Amino acid sequence: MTSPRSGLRERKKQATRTALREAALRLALERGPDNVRVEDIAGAAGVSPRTYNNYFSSRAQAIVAAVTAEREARVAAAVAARPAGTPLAGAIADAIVTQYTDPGGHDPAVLLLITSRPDLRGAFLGTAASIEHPLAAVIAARLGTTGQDLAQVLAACVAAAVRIALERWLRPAGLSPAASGLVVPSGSLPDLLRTALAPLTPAIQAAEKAAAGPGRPAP
Amino acid sequence: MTSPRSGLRERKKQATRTALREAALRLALERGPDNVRVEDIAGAAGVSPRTYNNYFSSRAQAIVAAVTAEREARVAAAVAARPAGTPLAGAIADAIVTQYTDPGGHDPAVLLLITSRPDLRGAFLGTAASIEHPLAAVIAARLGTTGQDLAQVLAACVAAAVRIALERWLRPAGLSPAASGLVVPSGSLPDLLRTALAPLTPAIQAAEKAAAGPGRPAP
DNA sequence: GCGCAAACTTGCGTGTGCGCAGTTTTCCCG
DNA sequence: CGGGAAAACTGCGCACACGCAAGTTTGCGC
Repeated sequence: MTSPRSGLRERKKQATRTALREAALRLALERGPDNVRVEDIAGAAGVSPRTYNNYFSSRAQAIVAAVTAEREARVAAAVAARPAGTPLAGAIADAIVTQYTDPGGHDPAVLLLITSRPDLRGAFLGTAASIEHPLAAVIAARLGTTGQDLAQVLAACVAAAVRIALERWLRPAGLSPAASGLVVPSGSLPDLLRTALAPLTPAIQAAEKAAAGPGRPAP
Repeated sequence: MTSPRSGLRERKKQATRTALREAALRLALERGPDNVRVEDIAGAAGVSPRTYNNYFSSRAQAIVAAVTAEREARVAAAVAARPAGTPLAGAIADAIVTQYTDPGGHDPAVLLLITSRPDLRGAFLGTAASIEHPLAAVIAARLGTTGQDLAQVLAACVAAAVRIALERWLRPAGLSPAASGLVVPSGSLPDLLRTALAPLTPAIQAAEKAAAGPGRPAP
């Protein structure tokens, strides 16, 4: 499922993709994001600048991808790993918190880098949307054949909630006008994620109940 | 609220913005989207090409903006217009369906134009996100001071659901090579919107109850 | 092994997005 | 009514994203 075709070709592709994003992050940290051109990134990865654009559609995307990696696949896998009996809402929240809390073995200075530039901020928040499709597939598997459309909506909502949580997380660093002290400055990321995901619990529970009722699917 | 500063300056700004997007749409319909350059759009609106980019960050955005106009503000206003007693979920759904069903006095050929090019499709779906902030403000007003964060999440989810509905709406046109007849996707747009928004009802109701809870006893 | 088809890479050219600094227009208050 | 400040418009320049049409590599069946 995750690797429909495993051959030399596919491995090479993943290798260049990884090399590309690692090079992008490393150079951005070394020189600052404005002093690195796509030419440099491509050169460091050993490919042509044109090929770079076959993998990433913007510089910010490549840099951010080095941090987020294949987080979306891991979230989906973690949700799928929970036994079928456990409540879906909790499984999703746990999986997301776990995967987003994992530092991923990267320099903490990366966060400061991302929060500093608006385009990097935007690209980082955009990565939250990437969990939508994998998550939709997993939720759909839970809900059965009757809830495909429903699963898509729920996954989109989860992705949206995650994005909100990330926004709040790096808001203080983004802009710090006189509004300090009005709202809670910034909780920990796990807390922010759970707070943002909590409102969706009723919707997810209702979906589970609706799917279990009329369908009674027997695979 | 909608016009914090109403002066000559602000009116001129709106005028150029409108001229810009109308010109973009008209030229795109006349020549096809690939045969229109920003230089042409800016020229037709009577401004410099550089100024064009001060209003829209891409060509697709300008074209699509001519269709969506200030839909987000109208949705928020419609929700705010409902009396305070009415259930929030229904008010939101009604407002969205009403505003998105309104043709806006535009050529039906526009839809075919938007569905044909991927970048226009993307920009069109992106407009769904623009209802997020106005809607968050309105929902926050309903929920009171305790539910600011909650309102933001709910608004994001509503926006996400609307995007899903729009995706489904113009999905068949985007993929099927079948030249057979018109773009009649699976279901009318109002139905798709209500279907996509329905799963959120439990979450919205729970939010209403939670907001009303601390203040007064639950029924 | 062999050769063909599909997938990937690459160079080129074009239009585009946007930062920057200077000029012009609008605002506002004394 | 005048003058200074803030905001918007504009020209310039640069790097970038991406379509296109080659050339190159991988996969696969015979």
